[in-house]
Amino acid sequence: MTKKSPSPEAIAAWARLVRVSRQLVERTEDALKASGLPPLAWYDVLHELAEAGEGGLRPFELIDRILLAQYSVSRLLARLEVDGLIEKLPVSDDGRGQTVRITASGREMRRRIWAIYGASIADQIGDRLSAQDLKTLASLLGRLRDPPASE
Amino acid sequence: MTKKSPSPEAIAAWARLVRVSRQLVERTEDALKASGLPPLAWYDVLHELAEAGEGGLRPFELIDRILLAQYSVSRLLARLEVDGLIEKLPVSDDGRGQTVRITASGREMRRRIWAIYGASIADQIGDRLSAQDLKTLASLLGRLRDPPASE
DNA sequence: TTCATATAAATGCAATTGCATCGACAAGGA
DNA sequence: TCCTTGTCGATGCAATTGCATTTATATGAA
Repeated sequence: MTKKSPSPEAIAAWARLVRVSRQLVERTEDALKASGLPPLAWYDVLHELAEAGEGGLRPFELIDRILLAQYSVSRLLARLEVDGLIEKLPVSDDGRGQTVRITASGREMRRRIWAIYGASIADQIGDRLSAQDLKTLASLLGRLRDPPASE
Repeated sequence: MTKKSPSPEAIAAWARLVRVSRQLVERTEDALKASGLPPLAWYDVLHELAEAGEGGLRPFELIDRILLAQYSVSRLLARLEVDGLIEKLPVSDDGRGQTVRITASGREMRRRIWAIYGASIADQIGDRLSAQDLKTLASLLGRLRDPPASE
């Protein structure tokens, strides 16, 4: 096991990355709260389910797409169901599981959240960097994805 | 009140930013947990206090430096004190407040956390981008800081 | 079949967080 | 001095989270 020391540039980039992303998310959450809307996590689920279409998704598929623990997804879906934003259907070929589908209210809620969320992205990112810089940023970040499980 | 729509580039950059930073932090937290060490938030406090030197810091100064709510800092400090990593001193010219100072154990703990934290930064950031790219990344992120409180 | 193991999803319980408020002191005007 | 308002930090309580485990079903080997 080798202990490594990060370069000053790496430390600086890390600090900025963590701090900035926290601020961006926090501001967005605040904006949603101020509008009486649910948190971003709800949007993520509604978004994935909307993308998935009529077939819906199994909870475990949702877990891979949004980065949440199994129990978090389980509870999140329970709340979304109580609010009528999704529906759970038994799945024929696997008695353990279920399929989750977005409802009409769910689509409507997704739209309402996006009005705020999208504006927040535009304010905080879109208006501050050129399209070219945004591409550069996304590309650099892309190289940090999916670190191969270290040792 | 104007509702804006973000460009596709902005959406892509946002998604990457949020997702990547979450993954990086999560992996680091996991590494700390695996080593039986406390969470990153503890490091942040110990780091600030170490920087501050013998004079220590008032809790409200800490609040500005690390991005945490007042009650979070209050409780975090209480835990750090129980573990003997910091000490709270009454402050002479303000009977309401206190000064928080890092202890020797606190410095030791900071060192131990950094062994893991630093390695995680090197693994996840330092080894993946050149010094030049790291500077570019930090610079782009820098332009996203401190959004002027929107309307 | 039968049994051992694996996977899907939910949940009991303890720990943590967020919200609102409180208690204590400070600051400044009347 | 007295009173109002503001700031510092802590905390009661409800909601949420994390961990470990449970329940239910599937899968595959013997």
